[in-house]
Amino acid sequence: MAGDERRRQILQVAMRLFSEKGFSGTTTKEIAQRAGVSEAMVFRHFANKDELYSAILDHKACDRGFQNPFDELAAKMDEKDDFGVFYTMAFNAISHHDSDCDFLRLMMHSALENHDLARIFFESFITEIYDRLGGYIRQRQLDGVFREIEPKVAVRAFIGMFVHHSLNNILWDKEQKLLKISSEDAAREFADILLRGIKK
Amino acid sequence: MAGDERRRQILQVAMRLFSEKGFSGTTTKEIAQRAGVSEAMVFRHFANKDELYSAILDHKACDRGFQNPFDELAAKMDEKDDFGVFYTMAFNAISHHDSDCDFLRLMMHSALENHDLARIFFESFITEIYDRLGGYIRQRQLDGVFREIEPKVAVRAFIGMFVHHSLNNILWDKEQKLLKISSEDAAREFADILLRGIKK
DNA sequence: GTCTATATAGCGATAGAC
DNA sequence: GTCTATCGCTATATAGAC
Repeated sequence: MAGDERRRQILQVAMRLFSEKGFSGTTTKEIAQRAGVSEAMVFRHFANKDELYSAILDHKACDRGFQNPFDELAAKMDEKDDFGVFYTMAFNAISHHDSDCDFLRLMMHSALENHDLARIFFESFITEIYDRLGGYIRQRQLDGVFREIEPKVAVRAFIGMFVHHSLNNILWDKEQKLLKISSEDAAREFADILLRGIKK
Repeated sequence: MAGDERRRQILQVAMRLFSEKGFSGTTTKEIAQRAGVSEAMVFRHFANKDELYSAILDHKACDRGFQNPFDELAAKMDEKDDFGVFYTMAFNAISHHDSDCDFLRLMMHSALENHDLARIFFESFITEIYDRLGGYIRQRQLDGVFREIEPKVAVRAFIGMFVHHSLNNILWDKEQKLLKISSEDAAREFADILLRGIKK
């Protein structure tokens, strides 16, 4: 197998394992086994375990789905389509977590482990969301459409709804025994609750 | 030091370390060092590392603050004090997470690690919350006060608000640079948003 | 109840042949 | 590019003295 291809393959396998068991819970031996190569091969492609982990977080953090959402959001904001703004936000997040099941687990693990890359990712990405969503809410307050409330509090409440929903589906309620609902319906209901909650 | 006291002390130290670094990220050597004893002492009080971890989760899951909240909640429900019900729920949770900072980290770690005790805890505790809160919402719908909406969806949205708020404070925003707000204010705002969101 | 010393196994990482 | 063999270290856990 070509070097580049093998590298991607190891990255893929490691990603799955790290997301399942965290950094210290995953061994280089197991990564090698699942990739069907020897441990030596892992260390040929990545200087050490840390570098492999960082490469994964880096890849995940910079990957698809972290520019698009803002473009789509910006369009809805320009139209002052309140429901569209919040529905799009929630639906994109829930879909993303749903289609890339490793992502959230990986981020939670690295957040708990205080890993630098995850912290940086959260700080920049989350800050941007708060700014954009909070700014929009402030604007709509000036328009006289939303009631007086600290925008950041509303943003936190809203993000909480769909992040917690995804965490539920991934961690405790994989079979959705507690609550079975499509991503579309969930996003619609959450957007609906928030909008009624902050409208005048 | 007496056996019982030492046991509690080791448990305490281990709790802190496991909450910081998870199960596989914590070594028995470090636990012993922080407790100021030899590793042999740790294994005199706990057969192995697993048993120590289980003892902690068991202790946390069965501890204080998991009967009271329901009593207080039931009282508010009897009075049909809508705001009181949701405010109490949110405030108790946020205060608990705030005063026992290890708790949420420990639960997240063990949830990610698929630890049995944590899963059982979540299943029983979370199910009870959904039943009680969901039942109350259903009742108030019959009273004609709340609009038509699947109660479980509203519960998920609401729990999401304050759990995500606590996670933020513990994981990414310890200094509360993004959003600084008291537990009382947060609980009030969240309850307010939800109530406006589901009232007729 | 507490320690030192040690057994045993597995970890991350490297050397060197092919 | 891939392997086998192995190193040095650290992990969990135990034995036995005091």
